[in-house]
Amino acid sequence: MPRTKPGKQRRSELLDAAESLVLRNGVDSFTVDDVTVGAGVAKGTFYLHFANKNELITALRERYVERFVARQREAARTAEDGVARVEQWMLAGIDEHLADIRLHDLLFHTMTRPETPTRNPSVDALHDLLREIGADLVDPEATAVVLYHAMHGIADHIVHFPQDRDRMLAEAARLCRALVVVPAPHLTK
Amino acid sequence: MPRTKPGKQRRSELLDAAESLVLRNGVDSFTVDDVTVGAGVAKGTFYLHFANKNELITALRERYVERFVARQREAARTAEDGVARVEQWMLAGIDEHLADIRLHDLLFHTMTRPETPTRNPSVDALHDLLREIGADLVDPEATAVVLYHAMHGIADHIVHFPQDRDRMLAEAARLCRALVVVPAPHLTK
Amino acid sequence: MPRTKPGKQRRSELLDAAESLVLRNGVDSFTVDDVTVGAGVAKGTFYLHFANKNELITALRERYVERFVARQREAARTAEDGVARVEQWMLAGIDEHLADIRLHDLLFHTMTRPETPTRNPSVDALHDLLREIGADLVDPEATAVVLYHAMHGIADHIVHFPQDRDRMLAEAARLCRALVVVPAPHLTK
Amino acid sequence: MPRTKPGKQRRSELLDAAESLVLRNGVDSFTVDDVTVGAGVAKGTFYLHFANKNELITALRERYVERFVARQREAARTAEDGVARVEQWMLAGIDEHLADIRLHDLLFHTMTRPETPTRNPSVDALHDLLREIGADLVDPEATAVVLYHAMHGIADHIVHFPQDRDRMLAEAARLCRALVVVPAPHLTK
DNA sequence: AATGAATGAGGGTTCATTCAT
DNA sequence: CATGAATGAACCCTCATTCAT
Repeated sequence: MPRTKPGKQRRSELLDAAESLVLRNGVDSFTVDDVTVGAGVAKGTFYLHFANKNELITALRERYVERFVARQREAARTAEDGVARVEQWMLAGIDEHLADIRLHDLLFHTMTRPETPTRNPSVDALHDLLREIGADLVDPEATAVVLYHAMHGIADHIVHFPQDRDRMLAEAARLCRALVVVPAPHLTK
Repeated sequence: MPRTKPGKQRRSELLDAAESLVLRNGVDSFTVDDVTVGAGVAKGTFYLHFANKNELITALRERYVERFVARQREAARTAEDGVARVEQWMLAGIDEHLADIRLHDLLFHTMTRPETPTRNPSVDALHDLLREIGADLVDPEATAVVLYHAMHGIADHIVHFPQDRDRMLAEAARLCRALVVVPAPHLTK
Repeated sequence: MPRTKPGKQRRSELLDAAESLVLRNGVDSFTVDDVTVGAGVAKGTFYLHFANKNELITALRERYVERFVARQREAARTAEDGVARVEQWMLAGIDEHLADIRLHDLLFHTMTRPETPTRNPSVDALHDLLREIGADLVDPEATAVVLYHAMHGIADHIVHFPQDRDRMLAEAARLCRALVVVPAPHLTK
Repeated sequence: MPRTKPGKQRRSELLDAAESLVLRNGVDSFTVDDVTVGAGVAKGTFYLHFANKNELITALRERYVERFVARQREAARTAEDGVARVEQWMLAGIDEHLADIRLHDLLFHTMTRPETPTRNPSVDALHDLLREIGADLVDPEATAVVLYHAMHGIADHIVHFPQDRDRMLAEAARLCRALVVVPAPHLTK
């Protein structure tokens, strides 16, 4: 029976094992051994794919961002027009990514701040969306920041208190309508 | 010269040393030795004040929450009435606690979720405030959650991009006015 | 029962244990664990006295040189005058340091050449001796080099072939007489 | 293009790669991987030619001795008669083998003493030479030992202090004349 | 003959915790 | 109260060796 697998797959399996460990105990409390046991390989195999434990964590972060942005784009595509589209984006965002948001926090809030601040791709995407729908906002970027963090906080709250889910989603919708003003087409004529 | 100090002070100095280490490198990358060196005591002294390293971190979290809530209350007292009061609360909150928010994230986002979800005292305080000013809200708790996380996110954004400060504060004010509806006193008669 | 010992002693015991391991298997094939077991302490104790394994080896070399030079001086003191003194120095040197020469090779011949070549203290001491006895030599330093290495080689040979001991010592004496010319005092009048 | 080569050549290339690694860092700090990379083959190929890493080192030593003795013989052939011949042998030896002596030390001084002491082929060759030229020595073998180690030491010294080269060669010549007595042919008649 | 992914025992180092002073 | 030498479990990483292709 062949033990070897394509490099990409092995690497991916190691990342999967690591990710599930991070979700269980955080970024700093798993061992390389845990990862290799989880992936069903020997310890040495780990080092065929990652130079060291730190590079694994970096790779985990990179994979997270790639995945997240991809899903955001997907959600945006199915949404409708105007404020409703932002609303949809937010509701879908909360709904879809509840699990990932937990992973997000575990992966990114432990980071020591990078010396050069990096943009938040989700905020940027939302900013784009606000412009696309022609929202009449004094500072669309600032609004995007607020909406993003509100979404994040709501998802976080729901993780802690699942029973509040419906109320929180309603508030999310109200927030969108309250904050995002789109001039009615017939009025602007 | 006597080396002994009152227990409370020693404990506090140890917490101070630990806190500054957390701010520098996160919760997981300091050693008990770092703490005692920072506090200028011998290693063994640590264990006269904390049962183990974990209790130190817990104590750090407790101290943080106590401090934070105290400051929030102080800020609320100086504020005016109605929506303006919430606005003030938010602006003051962002302004005052920028530094602490970093500590907050470092201390709390690495936690493994407690099995019994704990309430967020800041959200509760805001909830109280909303009721005090007689805001006419369908779900004041949900609004408190949104406002709290928006505040948190705005502060976080400012930490990364200080140049956005004024714009973000303006958006924070707009958020309060958009979300919190207080019936004019003369209309409710 | 107290486990603690003065730092110097512990360090010395660790060096002793390491030295005996080097004599058994060479510089590169002992483990830190071997050393601590040999010294009767826990593994961690090693790192209270040496920053890492490499520093131990360096310390071993330093200790060797200190000891060796001290013994050389002692041997020189007991010797007589003129060529006989060099002869004595050589014979005593071979005799006394047979064991150490093995340690010497094990410690120093594995070194990667230091970028700044270091003088050989033994050669220097012999050079001094040649000058003291007023030897009439074209190049006393070169003679010191030759004599030192001959001595070293002879000791090395005896370690391999103990049965050749007497013959080799005789040759050593002959070498001294052949190489070191001291003008007879009455001829220089 | 076929990747296969005759066994002898592959083996030789692996030895070459290993030798250059030894010269750079000593016998104990290269890996099998270093060797195969150096030889431009895959890791597994190593084990087609050597049972294990130790056998490689042994092979390196054997190859060294073979080469060295061959060169010694060559040098002896070009030399003249009598003491001059020994002198020539020594000078040529120092001159030619400066580089190899470094390899020699790296290869042989790290060895754990073999239980059955092995003869030094160079000393034996010199012993033969002394007999050939009819030197009148009490103990030609002992003289060979002394001369060999003096030569070795002189070469070693020159490696460290190249500026001493000429002086050391002069001393080498003086050593030969002082130690090796060859009866004048016409006196023995 | 050649490959290189996979293995896993082993070694260096860290660090939370203990305890005799 | 305070000390700090000592402990030893645990972890990251290396590398000689194997084996299915």
